[in-house]
Amino acid sequence: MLDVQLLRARLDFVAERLATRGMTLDVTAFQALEDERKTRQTRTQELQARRNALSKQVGQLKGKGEDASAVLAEVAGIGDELKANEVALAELLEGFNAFIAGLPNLPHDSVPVGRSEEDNVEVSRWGTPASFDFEVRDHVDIGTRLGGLDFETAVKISGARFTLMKGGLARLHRALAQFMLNTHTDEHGYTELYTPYMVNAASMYGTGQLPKFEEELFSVPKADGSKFYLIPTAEVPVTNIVRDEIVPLDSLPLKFVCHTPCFRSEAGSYGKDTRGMIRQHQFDKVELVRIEQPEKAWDALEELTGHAEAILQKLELPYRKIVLCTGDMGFGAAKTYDLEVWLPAQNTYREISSCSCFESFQARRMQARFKNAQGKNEVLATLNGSGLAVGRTLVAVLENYQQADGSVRVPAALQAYMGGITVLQPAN
RNA sequence: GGAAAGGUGGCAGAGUGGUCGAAUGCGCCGGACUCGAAAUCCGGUGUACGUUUAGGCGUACCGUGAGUUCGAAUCUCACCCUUUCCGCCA
Repeated sequence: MLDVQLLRARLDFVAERLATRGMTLDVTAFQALEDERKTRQTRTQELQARRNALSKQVGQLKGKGEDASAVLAEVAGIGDELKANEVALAELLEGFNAFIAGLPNLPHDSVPVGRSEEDNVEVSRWGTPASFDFEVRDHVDIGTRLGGLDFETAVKISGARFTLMKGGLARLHRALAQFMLNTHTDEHGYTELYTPYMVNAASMYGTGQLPKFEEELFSVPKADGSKFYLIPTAEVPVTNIVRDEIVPLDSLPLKFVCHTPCFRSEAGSYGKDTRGMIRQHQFDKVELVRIEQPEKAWDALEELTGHAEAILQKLELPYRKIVLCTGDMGFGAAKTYDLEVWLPAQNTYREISSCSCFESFQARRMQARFKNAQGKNEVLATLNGSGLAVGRTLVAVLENYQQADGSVRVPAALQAYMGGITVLQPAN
């Protein structure tokens, strides 16, 4: 969430920055709410201080065996007003906090202003899309002919937006994840993690999925009436490692890589990407997460994005890097780069990684702090990015490495993970 | 799943209704002593929020929530979690 102090001190500035995201902040309403909060809180604390002082007197008098009835009478007179103020303040603060928790992050100055994905800006391209001297097939056709992709059975087992992979294809999928993990740990210095796939509401709140985006999550009810949420990305369990922590300066930065399944309801995307495994309820992703000092966060975003790009380069998959405009960014992001991989069958670039800097937006909600050089507690900065989405990378490999006879070459970087298989051959 | 014990500051650990935000020890920071270090001694050392030009002042927090009371770490209720033993289990 945003810094309350910033809201109080520079309300107009905040409103202006939020406006670039297409978000109207009702400055007058906020100011009114804030004024009321201030009066109410001051009054409540005054009354509490008075009550505490008088109660202390009662103790002293009784200790000396003196009569305390006069003081008791006075403190009794405070009771009703105090109670009323406490209740009113609690309600007010609840509303106030809910309001602030509902505000998205402010975009960084370098983020292009725009309304939708139409206004995103391409930063760079890498690689040249191959030209095929035959009619390219999409990954569904390729995978089916390889006998490795079976959507019909997945539908029988679960329903739409699930995939069943078999044989060499399942292995290729596993190889991709292994390759990504090894690269990030061995070459980029990230620490590998294994985390829970179901988390509590506090964790979802910490990274910003709650309270606003509950409908995008799957959940599992518990006997006590609460629920577990299935993680929509490893960002959630990994970033929440530092929730309510004060980490020492010399342990920073924390660089984590984590391979997990991700579960998304995809509510609101009905009819979108219904064919194939582009948009699934369950998909694997290798996620990079960094916990940084705020002043190093922006360099870290460039570096992290580079680490995700390295995977695409090693796989020799053409891609482009774009910067999301203000209107297309996620709720908590201050800046986001998307990496889009070339998909020949769609004749276009499709998102395969999203790398974001959240500044202190998530850390503030999570009370994730570090001891700075002056020994003061300071809120951390968090970043994350896909490195990469495994399912979509598989799609990209199938489509970019396809051959006229329906076979698919195994990228050189993956061959060591494939037990010597260099080509996936179609089934008969 | 059954039984028992227990959740207090960075850690250990006192505290069973009133100057308790909390003894003491350890750790950490500063200082003294020392050529330097160790030992010793002295002082300091939680978090969040509000308010204040400043120094400060105030409020809340002893697992969580509710309750009793003028006053709760301490009493009551509910819940959560941890540990140990037993059972079951990949």
